[in-house]
Amino acid sequence: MQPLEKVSERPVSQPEKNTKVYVEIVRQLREMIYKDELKPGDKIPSERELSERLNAGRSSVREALRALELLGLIETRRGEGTFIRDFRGNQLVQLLSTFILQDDKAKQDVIETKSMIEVDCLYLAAEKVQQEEIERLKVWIDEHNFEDEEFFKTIAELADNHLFYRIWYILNDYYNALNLKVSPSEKEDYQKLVDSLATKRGDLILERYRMLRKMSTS
Amino acid sequence: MQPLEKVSERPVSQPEKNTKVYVEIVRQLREMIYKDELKPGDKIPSERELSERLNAGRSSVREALRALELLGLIETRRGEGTFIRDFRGNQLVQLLSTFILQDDKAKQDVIETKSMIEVDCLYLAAEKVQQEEIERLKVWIDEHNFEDEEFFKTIAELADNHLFYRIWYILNDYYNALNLKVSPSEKEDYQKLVDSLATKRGDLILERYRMLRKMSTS
DNA sequence: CCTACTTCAGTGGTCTGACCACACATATCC
DNA sequence: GGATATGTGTGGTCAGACCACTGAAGTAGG
Repeated sequence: MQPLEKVSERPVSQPEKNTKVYVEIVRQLREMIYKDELKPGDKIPSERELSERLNAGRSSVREALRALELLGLIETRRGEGTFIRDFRGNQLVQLLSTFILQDDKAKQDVIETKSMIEVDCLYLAAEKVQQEEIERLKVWIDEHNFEDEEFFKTIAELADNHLFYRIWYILNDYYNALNLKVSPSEKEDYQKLVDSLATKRGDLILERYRMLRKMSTS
Repeated sequence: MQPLEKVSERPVSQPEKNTKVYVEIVRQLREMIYKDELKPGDKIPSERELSERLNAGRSSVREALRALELLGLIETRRGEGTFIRDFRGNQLVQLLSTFILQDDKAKQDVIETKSMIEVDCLYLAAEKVQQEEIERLKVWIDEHNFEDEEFFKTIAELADNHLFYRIWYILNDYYNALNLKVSPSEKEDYQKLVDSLATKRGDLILERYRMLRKMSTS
């Protein structure tokens, strides 16, 4: 034990900022995750240890952790610990949408944006995908009954762009939260769309996408 | 009662067991806001009052409030109170991406994504913009020395889609953070690009954009 | 009467310490 | 060896104590 000196201890290491402690802790956590290269599933230090290491009260640490939990970035299991979470939309979008999206314009924006992001993902997938993967995808379409979002999730993955994937994922959650769930189209339309990827022709892909979505070809 | 509830994993039938207090408080708050028709700027009850009314500890109330604050849904002012925030925007992407975006490939993804988002914005702008605004933009190009990002910020605004605007804005921030600042192109190229908007021809816009960015026309 | 100042109640911000419920590893017992 | 107790560590929650700050009520001075 250390001698209990009562030196003037500043909360956390931060030069006289107005930033709240819990925000600072969020920042530190992000840094920690980055520096230690923590991946989804990894464990982060316990609340008590963080409280000590960051020189803050446990309640402040908890405020930060709870916020991150609600964001879906971490996961806590009583008796075990706190873990980095594999990102998923979780309740967050649900939460936000019930709070936010009464606005009709916002709703329209979601629809519009999702559609365009999907096309972007299709373009990227067309550039990057191997013929072999296209074949596999076609077989998958044939052999499974799937939701529309499963298909585009696959496309977003094939696009091999983490940012686009995240963006699409979020938009899709919004979509669902708005009760705009897309009903699956005909398998034939999916097949045609996938075929168009092989051609790597942007205009054709766009046309097939619009066909699938039954949009006008404006 | 509440037709909004979609219910995923919390059968409200037995609210005791598996629900953390702070999550329940978030739920109650949402309900309260909905029932009392609270709008941005309105004040919500103090932490102590909530703690009493909801029969929970103040720290639990705070965990809920801090989470909502980090989400940008509420705003707290010491000595004054807690207020509903004007959150028409979607800072979701912002929050998540500041946390995510760490790996090496991320840099390449940013470049790729920004480029495609810009094209999307151009398409949208082309659809929505008035001839008069195009003229004004052309004059502006002529009469000002501007940064590339100023130009595309304008385009993103003209696209009239808040989501795209946010996404572009964030990507641009990352771009700068990664020292990838785009040097302004020739005014002539901007002019040609803007001209292409008037035609509303996607292929032409894309071509002009690639010319501006000196990308191959693959 | 009207300013200018003081006071005070209310609010968020933070910390501490105390329990509880639970998970897991260890030691113990049969 | 396998089943069972036990111990330690973890998150979950609460209560209470200060602090810093705001705004309004109250007060003193002009």
